Amino acid sequence: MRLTTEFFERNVLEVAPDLLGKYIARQHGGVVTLHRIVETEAYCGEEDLACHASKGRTPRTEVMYGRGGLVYVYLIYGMYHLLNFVTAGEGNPQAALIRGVEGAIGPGRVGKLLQLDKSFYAEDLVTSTRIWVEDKNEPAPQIQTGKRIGVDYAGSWKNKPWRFMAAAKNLQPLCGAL
DNA sequence: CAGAAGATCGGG
DNA sequence: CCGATCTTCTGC
Repeated sequence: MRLTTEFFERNVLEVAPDLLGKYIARQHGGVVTLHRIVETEAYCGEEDLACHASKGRTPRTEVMYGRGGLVYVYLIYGMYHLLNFVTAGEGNPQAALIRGVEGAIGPGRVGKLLQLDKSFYAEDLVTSTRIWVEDKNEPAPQIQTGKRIGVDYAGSWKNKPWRFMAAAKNLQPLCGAL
């Protein structure tokens, strides 16, 4: 089933790890493809110097101030569209960066695989027919954390363990046999 | 208005 | 290690 507003309107530090093991659904010409999320990062409001919203409200960061469940896409290095899901409620600029799905490890590769562009800015994951998130009700994967990538400029915020990775495979069913 | 740097990636 | 490629923000 499709994830709804309630899932996204929580603190990004809960949403980002919860996204692991969920599936990004992407529709092209009537065909829907599912991509399992395996890596995310949390960006946590104006205080977080690594978060784009630390610059305040601008045309680019505006969507982060909106409702949870909106898409925040932006172009980086002139060639990669990075995908983020806005979390928390209105006025609280948080977002979860999708760093990796199965078949595309790395935020730039995710955007390329999903064929994203600026037209996805502020797309609504709750109602869109182009992109949304599916929960297959699978057991939560084992989660590993680490420091966020590429944010060395963010002072003490660079060391926050806000990068979340799912184990390559869910070994849960095997446990009973061991 | 010019300049610099960026939540990256791939090739040499 | 560097180039690609362009948007966004900053400073003068």
